[in-house]
Amino acid sequence: MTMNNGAGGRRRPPTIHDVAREAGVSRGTVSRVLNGGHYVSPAAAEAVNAAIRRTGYVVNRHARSLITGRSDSVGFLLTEPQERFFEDPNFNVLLRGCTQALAAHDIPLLLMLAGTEDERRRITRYITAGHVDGVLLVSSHSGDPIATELREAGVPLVACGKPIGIGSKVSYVAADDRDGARDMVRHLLAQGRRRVGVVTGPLDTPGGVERLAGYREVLAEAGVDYDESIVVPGDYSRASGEAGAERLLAQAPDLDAVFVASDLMAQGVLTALHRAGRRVPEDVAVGGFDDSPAATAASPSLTTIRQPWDRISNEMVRVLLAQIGGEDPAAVILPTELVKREST
Amino acid sequence: MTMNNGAGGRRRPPTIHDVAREAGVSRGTVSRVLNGGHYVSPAAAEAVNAAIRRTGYVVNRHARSLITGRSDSVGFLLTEPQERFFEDPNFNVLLRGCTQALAAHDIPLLLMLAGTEDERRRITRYITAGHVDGVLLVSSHSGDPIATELREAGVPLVACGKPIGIGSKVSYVAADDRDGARDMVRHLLAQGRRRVGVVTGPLDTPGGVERLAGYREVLAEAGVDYDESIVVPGDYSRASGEAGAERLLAQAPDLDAVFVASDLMAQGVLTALHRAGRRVPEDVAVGGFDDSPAATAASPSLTTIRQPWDRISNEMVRVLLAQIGGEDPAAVILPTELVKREST
DNA sequence: TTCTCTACTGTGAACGCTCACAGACAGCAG
DNA sequence: CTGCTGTCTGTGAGCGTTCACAGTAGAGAA
Repeated sequence: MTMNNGAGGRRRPPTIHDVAREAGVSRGTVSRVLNGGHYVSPAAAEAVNAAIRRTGYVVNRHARSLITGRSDSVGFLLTEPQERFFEDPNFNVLLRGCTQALAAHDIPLLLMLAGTEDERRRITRYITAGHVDGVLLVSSHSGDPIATELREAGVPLVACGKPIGIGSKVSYVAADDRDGARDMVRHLLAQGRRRVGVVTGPLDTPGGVERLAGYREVLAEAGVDYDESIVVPGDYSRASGEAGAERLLAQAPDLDAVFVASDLMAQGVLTALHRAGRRVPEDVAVGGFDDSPAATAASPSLTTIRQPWDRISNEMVRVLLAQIGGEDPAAVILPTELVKREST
Repeated sequence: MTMNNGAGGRRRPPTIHDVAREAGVSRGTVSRVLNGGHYVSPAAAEAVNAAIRRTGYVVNRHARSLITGRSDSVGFLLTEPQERFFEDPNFNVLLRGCTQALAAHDIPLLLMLAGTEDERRRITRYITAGHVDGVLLVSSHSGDPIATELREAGVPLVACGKPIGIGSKVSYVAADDRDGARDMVRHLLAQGRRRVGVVTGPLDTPGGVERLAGYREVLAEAGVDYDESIVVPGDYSRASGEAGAERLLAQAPDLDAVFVASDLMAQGVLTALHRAGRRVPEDVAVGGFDDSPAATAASPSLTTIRQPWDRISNEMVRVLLAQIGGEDPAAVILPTELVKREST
């Protein structure tokens, strides 16, 4: 075990040549052992592995990339208002999950933030120049110009959430928003609620649209009339939830439940209901979406829909690697889960 | 403007050779233009730049790295309980700030999470193999074995926050915790408070130690006795703040102020005080630390100490790049700011 | 024996860049 | 004219890999 990297300055690391000499074989054989080990005799493989251990050899990825044309790294690209993402705990789970899933394949993740137009340009150049093999894209209003650009350049790309208004041929992984919404509204109806208002998400995002669609479907299937006056728009912010609840109460004093398209908004709804003197869940049941920390922190704690963020990140990585490997783009929809708490 | 990367598959990008031919000069001249442009005639430089623009040339970093030995990338290394960091909005600001500061130098950031022992080993190998030029380290209990290991391998390293129990020769950037604590306690005393309890941070972290030290200093300078019974330990969690406040009330019913070493804990303190029927700030003033969103969200909103996270990230990058450039390790301490809100 | 097939191994040539060196040319002094 | 400096330019070598190819050895078939 003579890791020849003594304390102090940085030594030149051992090369494949050193390993070959140490193991008494040629560079080619070492290279074969490194890449799968096909057509290598067991004896040679063992000698090489021992030599690698002895020398502390680590492959020089630059040299490898130079010849293979692959970079063996992927970019995690975040466009748009980054504040929103960085404040979102789910986003953090996603970033962490992707990093770990990639690490399992020994692939580093490069964090790329395209805030300004300048950054956007630099990043596009960087990516299309082949410095990453693929891109994990997180973008709020999808159909982002950068996505189109990358797709046209033939860069493997997987989006988080269904991209809207973009050609079909882009991979994405998303939670089943519609089904989650269905579960929640069914749950509310099952509790005997009949006058169920909605505070929607932004309707220019697939999530917002789908969650509303799920609500309408369940109402239809239960034979409850769809009343547009108790469907009010929100933007996922707490304030918009508060305002939305006030509008709902004004429109329908007999309101007995609210389906809110995000937990953050649901917090606002709770505040407004409390102020109006309505008890939750006795008078009005409240269902959220996301299962964010806000859901447990709220009082009463929120019944909500959990999105499988750990699975989403794993799937994004899986689909991206498959696409880098030459497979066709794919869409993956993952099931959500109803988490029952105090608010319903 | 013939960017020869048509829609569809990925073309082989233009090389320095293509640019040289296009500009009517040699590879060497193009290379010189790319790297500072010394010893290049204005005419040649112009021709090269035009050719670069025309061909859409982007340097192949792998080829460059292969020969220079630099990777022109840095790692952002997170050890330890990652949950805590990813939940911490300040950490997110830090990550974002570092990414952007590096982007300005055209240096990609590689996100590295050393959770398990396995990951730790892989990452260490990756770094010491020279795949990054330096490391930005975020670690809660500093004096991390990985830090020592990297330092011994001679890898440029900048820690966020003062490392504890590690040799002197490691760079770090930190907020002036002690001075922040001093400001807060002075502020409390200035409001006529005399019986000031503390909920400390973890005392195995420099932050926890320094904030407590600041408290003691101001007490001493104001001639107020240090009473150990109203100094209770916390771990930055909300729950520990709540428990801490209860202990304080039990020890000192005449408590008229609490200095809490984090906003999250301060939220817990507010809850406990409310339950005990103490009004804030009338009966008891509460001072937090961090200026996290929790501070504004709390009711009453928290007076707190703001740490200059944007400056911290910039400084970390600056110091790291300097160190990569050959300069000696450096310590940077940045001033904090008292943010006055409703709780005092 | 000889030929073929399979399993394995070594070797040169790239990949795209930078770096050291050498050469060219101009200006100026001796 | 020669020599020297300084600015500018081109050229070959080489960074550490992988890949294609050639070659060897042994097993089995003809």
